[in-house]
Amino acid sequence: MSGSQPGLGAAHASSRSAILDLIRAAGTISRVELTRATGLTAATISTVVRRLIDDGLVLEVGRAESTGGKPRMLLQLDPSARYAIGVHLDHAGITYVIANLGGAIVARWRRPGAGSDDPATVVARIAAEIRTTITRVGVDPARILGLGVVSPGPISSSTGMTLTPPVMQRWAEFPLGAALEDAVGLSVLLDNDATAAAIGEYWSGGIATGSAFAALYMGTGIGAGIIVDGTVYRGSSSNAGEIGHICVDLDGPVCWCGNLGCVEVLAGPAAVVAAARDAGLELAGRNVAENFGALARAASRGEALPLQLLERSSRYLGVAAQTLANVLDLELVILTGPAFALAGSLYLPEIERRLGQSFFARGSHPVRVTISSNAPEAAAVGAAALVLQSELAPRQAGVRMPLELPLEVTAG
Amino acid sequence: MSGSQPGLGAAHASSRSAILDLIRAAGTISRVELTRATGLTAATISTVVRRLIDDGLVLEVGRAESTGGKPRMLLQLDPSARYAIGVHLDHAGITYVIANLGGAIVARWRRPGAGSDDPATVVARIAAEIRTTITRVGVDPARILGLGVVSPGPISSSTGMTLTPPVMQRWAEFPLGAALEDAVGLSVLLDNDATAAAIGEYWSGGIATGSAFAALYMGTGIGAGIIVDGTVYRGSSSNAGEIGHICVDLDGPVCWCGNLGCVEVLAGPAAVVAAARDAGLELAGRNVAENFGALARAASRGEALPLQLLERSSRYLGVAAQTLANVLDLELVILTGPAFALAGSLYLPEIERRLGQSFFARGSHPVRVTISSNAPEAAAVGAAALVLQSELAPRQAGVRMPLELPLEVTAG
DNA sequence: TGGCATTCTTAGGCAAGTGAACAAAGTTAG
DNA sequence: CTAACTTTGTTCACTTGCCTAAGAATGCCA
Repeated sequence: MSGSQPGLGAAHASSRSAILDLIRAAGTISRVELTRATGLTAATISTVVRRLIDDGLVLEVGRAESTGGKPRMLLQLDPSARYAIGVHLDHAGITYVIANLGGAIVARWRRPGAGSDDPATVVARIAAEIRTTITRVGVDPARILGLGVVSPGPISSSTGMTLTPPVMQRWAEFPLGAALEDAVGLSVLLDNDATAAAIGEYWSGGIATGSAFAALYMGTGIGAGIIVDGTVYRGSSSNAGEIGHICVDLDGPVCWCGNLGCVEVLAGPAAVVAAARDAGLELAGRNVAENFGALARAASRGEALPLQLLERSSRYLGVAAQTLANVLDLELVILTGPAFALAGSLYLPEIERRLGQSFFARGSHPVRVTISSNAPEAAAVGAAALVLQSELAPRQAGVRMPLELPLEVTAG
Repeated sequence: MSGSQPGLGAAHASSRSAILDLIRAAGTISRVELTRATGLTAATISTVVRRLIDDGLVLEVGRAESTGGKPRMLLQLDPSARYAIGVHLDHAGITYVIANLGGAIVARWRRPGAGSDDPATVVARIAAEIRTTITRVGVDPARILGLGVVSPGPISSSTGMTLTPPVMQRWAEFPLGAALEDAVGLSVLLDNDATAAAIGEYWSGGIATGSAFAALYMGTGIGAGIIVDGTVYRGSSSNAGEIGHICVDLDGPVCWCGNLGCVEVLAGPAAVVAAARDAGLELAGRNVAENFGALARAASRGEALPLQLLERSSRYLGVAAQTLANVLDLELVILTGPAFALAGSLYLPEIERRLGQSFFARGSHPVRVTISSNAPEAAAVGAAALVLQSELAPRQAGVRMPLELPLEVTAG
């Protein structure tokens, strides 16, 4: 980590992070409201907010209506206080995004993918790309927090490198993070597409701090990013949410993972395209994504076979979403990623229907479903949000958190 | 993963809890080891441990071998320092347990179940039962931390009452916790059977603080208690892990929950027993549990039909376990509850096989499977552990925890 | 017996958070 | 317009959790 990074003051105090996160989620919020939301005293909020303002991260923007006393002073993140760069690295294309503190996209562009080039060459290309765009867009380099890089999961937490997905064999064991850090001169964070997309939604979607939701990401593979109470759920090896390989049909076809009837092999874009070909459909696209897009458009026009194929796919994805919601007790599922960008509206009704039938939709709370507002670039936006998040809400390793309380009955 | 950073604010009094938890998990451990495990300094450990010893919770028990310097002083929880009472309330029977700080069972007994009696009557019966046994066993009442009560899930977190499972309709909306608190004079914690069983395993099984595991509980229903990094995963409405109603066959039979092909309706004890009856088997038991037990014994003897039925059931449970492990990225699954107490060894191989094929068992870590050492009373033991946990590792509400860091690359 | 390594303790200090009093800025009632 | 009240936000002295630094205790080995 180069010491030239601005950081956000000395990256200490988790209350600072918690307060920033609440301001982010609320849009605008007053100090009293922060007092109630955090459980801290007004005195603490006062001093912490003072520092945030001094650091230029937070702005005071007008007053609220009086409720019978002194009106509240409204606080807001200063969107242009810091920036983060996100890169979505995929076989087919590399998507770049510069996002500001508000999670808004300041710049966005796309270049040819990693393809079969040498990783080192690709890294050099990325570095050049980023440097020239920073100057072109005119973002103060001192305000750039870092670089987030996302690729199809899973990732290896031990080495800090992305694992080798089938289509990107050359990247196996390549020290992507370190190489980029050297080449770009920014600190680099790596993660998988689905997790990043979830964080991206958390940032740009204004999702409440306390909620439990998942971003159901369909691109090359199918995965889910899970965020609960403002915390990414990663599991024991940072591979949680890999739902592409949950079984939805014990007697289904063999998946490349070795099991039978995985969601991915039954319902993923590649499976849909293959089924269309098997049914005799002519598909002229150069890759799965293009053909899947063509099928989605055909289905939207009402063509019978494509419609039927996508309905079949959506039934399986509905099951996957429902399983996810049941296991994790979610309140929101967001459909995102390139495949849902192309065909989200075709999937939505069936997924909605199944989640409406979910176990909890009855006794307890409903499970909402939405399509991401920026599904096509969700991964890249998420990559940038990754950086914002790590700077704004750094979790300290150190002391382990204890078990949370079970339901407590306070009687008498 | 970066090491432990200094200056963590929000940890607070939780370092005491963290240390207690590490001592629990380790059995015996020295101060230096605590220093390394927590990331705190030796000085801090020293003073915190001093207070724990003064409070009578921890004992110094002998020295370790010298490694070339002063030998380590070994620390241990004082098992008889505190006690907790656990009650498993079910239609068929009420199981009581008194557990000590070590998670060991000090007393255990069983009485007729809630049946169709008036809830108030049952509460009075429970209170009397507990009072007389406390005096009979001779446990110092002042050392009893509280009462944990567990019943088949799901539970309602808003009211603090157990929801009404199909067989216990009379308990709907009954303020169980408050009533028991009044009647017994102890603070009461409520939770569902699966979650409690997981906490019970965490306590009596000596599970490491950092691990991610689930207790797969099969009793009346099928559920899972999830513990990650020492924290119960509860989801948005405390109903996480309700895997009885994930779909494993889109074209399966209708479940009472309204969906098709749920694990419970395909593979639960009631389903196995019903299938046996449909196949013409004579079953003389008075309830599902007895009949399921008879089938399990018959299968163990090698009888073809029972064996086949249980193998079928175990295939579905294998899928459920694998789904759970995939979604949550688990490293351990523990089979527990009355049904696995009866037939665990018949289920184990198939579940093990499927988890061995799991997506991560290949690239990454394996998923272990074990049968609980006290599967029959897992829920009652868990109920007691619930209390131990809440006292030893109380999570402070107040400040929300921020997002955890994604993979961080530390280069040059 | 005196180094030396390792474990644990004591002493002083910093910083986050608290409680209590107070200042600021509005509304409401006369 | 003034006085009383409400709500919001700040200042300040104090507690506490943890750190650094130094030292004490307790074993091994020459």
